Amino acid sequence: MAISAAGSSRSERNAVAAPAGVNRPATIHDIAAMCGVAASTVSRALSTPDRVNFRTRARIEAAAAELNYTPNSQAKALSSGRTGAVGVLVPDITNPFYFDLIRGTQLQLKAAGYTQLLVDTEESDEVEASTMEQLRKGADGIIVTAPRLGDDVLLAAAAKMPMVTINRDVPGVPAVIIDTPTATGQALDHLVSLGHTRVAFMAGPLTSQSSSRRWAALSSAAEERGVEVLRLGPFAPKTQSGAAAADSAVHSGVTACIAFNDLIAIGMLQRLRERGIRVPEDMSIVGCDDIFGADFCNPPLTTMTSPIEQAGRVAVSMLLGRLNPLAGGSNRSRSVMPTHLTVRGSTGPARVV
Amino acid sequence: MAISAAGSSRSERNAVAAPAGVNRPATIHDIAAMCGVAASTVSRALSTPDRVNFRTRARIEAAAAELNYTPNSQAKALSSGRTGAVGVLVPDITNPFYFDLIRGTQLQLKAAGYTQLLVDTEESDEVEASTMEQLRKGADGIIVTAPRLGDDVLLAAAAKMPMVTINRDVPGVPAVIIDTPTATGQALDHLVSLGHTRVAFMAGPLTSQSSSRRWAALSSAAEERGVEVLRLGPFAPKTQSGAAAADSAVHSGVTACIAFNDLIAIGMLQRLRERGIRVPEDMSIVGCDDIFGADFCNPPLTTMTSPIEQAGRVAVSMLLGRLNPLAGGSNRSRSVMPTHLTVRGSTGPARVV
DNA sequence: CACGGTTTGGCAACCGGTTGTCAGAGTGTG
DNA sequence: CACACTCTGACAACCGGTTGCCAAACCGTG
Repeated sequence: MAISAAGSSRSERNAVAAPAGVNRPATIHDIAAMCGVAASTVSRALSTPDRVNFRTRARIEAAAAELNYTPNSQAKALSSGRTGAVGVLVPDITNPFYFDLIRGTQLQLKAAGYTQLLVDTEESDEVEASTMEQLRKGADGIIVTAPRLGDDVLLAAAAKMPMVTINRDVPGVPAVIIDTPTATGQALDHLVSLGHTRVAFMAGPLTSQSSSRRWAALSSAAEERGVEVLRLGPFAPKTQSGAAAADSAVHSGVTACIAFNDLIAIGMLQRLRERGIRVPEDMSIVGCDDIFGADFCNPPLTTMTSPIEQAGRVAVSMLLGRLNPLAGGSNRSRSVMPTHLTVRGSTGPARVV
Repeated sequence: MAISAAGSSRSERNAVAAPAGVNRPATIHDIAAMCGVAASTVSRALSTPDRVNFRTRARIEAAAAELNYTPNSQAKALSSGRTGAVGVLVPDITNPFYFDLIRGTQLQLKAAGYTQLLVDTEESDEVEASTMEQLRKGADGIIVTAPRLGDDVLLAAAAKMPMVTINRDVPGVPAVIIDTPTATGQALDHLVSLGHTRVAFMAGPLTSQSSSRRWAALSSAAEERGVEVLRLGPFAPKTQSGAAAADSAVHSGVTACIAFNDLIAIGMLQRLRERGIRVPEDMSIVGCDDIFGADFCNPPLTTMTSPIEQAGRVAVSMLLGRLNPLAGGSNRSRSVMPTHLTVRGSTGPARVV
């Protein structure tokens, strides 16, 4: 047998390559040398255990443990084509809405042995597009949240690599949809029952599909109930926009507002307070998402609670289901997450005019 | 010349490899074939432009543009040893403190052409350790925030790969320190000037070095000023812990509290409100960090404002300075970020007993 | 004992780049 | 015109794995 020869030549090379005691990470070649087998056998022992003999595998596993071996993910990715990473694109990391989403994806990805590549696209469609192109090689799949890009671009991108969108309903592209439109109806009922007859919708960005969907749901619900709704905005989804939103709501003369999201709603609360307009006595405010802070702002915000973290997990599950079709897993290409209205202190009976 | 021969053989292989029109991403070999040069020449043209002739380079660049070439980062990493990625370890993604930090690192890394690998260690030292080991190959460097691991472990890890810590002062390990101890003195002055003589410190986790440093600063400042401070806790850095913190503060009979961080402080505000204890009339509360939400909670929180996002950027700069020593850049191994007290509504004159 | 089938392990090509080395071409000088 | 020197590009090894294919070894059976 050529065991000793192979072993010694390997260790010689090793000694020469790392003479200064710089214990560089072990490779399968080191293990192979130590066990007197070929590198390919080591590879198989670790990735296709059934392929090698029970005794050989044990020896290899022992050696691997001793050398504290960790596979080099770059090399693995290069040769196998799978990177073990999933890209997650969010428009704004500092938006609390995405915190929970990110945590959801992170947890689920880690559980499945994947790495999360988080990218903040800074609300820019260009960054979005270039990132997606870049990730095409760097990741096995991608999860994009409420992107700026058009349906056609998204569809084309989905054809090139596994993709799941969140809150973006494009036919042919797997999606997780947070069903705020339904909760919007609940919110309107809530306001109507409190005596409000004129309600404003503080719209999000024009390009936001979520905003359009909510407005559509709201206006049709309003029609059914015979109340008047008007659309104000657009407003950027940040607390700072709340000031302008509040002023425009006051000017419009409504007694209640449904904001595109909690950030705008919270900003409105601050502005209304500055102007001495009481919430909910003079004006009722409803937010959307129930983000961090919605429960402790002043007054606590009535809002539509979304299962955000869960949405992140579902998105990951859907994506992984596509990546590994064999592993079973529901192969649904669309998942709707229910939401509900959480009533807190920012809504109350309509002011008697 | 063998140009035509090489060219045709290449394109043949190419045609065979991708017959079904599956336009897989272009490689340097495709470019080489198209230009009739060797792959190595393409590599040099793109990474060491001076190394190839002006005209050849132009041809190659044109071909690369036409084929929409993007280098495969895995392959690049494998052969060059540099991954172009930096790991960022945070204990809890959903803690708003880290949002700003993450955004800071993300922005600075992207500007330098690096990718951010974000990992939530879930407040666990084991996850921290294993992640660091894993990242040793997957990243060029690592930024760890207020880790659980001991000084010795950190020092050992720092010897193995470039590392910068945030809010963790270990000799020999580059660090960005947010100087809350100084602001703690300011906070105490503020409270003392309002007539408070007994103040509680709501401590963070026992293993948190930040918490220890703050307590040390606070107790020595208290001694100088002749006021009494007591330490309560430890409390987990979450709003939920605020309830216990509030109750223990009330029980201790102090008139003012300085919390380890804003999450605890905000949780205390909620609990005190539930119990009918007025802030600041009956109890003053000071937070720490000035996170998202500190300005709109009820009442708005007096807190120590930290330049969190900036800290993230500085950490990245320090790390990159180590990775590319040639590029100049300050080679400091320790950076202290100033903080200041932001007075809002949660602090007021001491209750007259 | 011969034969077919199944394990089991090795060889070598390959993933897509980087980089050391070398040879041929081109340039300038004595 | 010969020689030294620089510029330019090709060749091939290498990074650390994966995987198709083949051959040796081993098995049981007729």
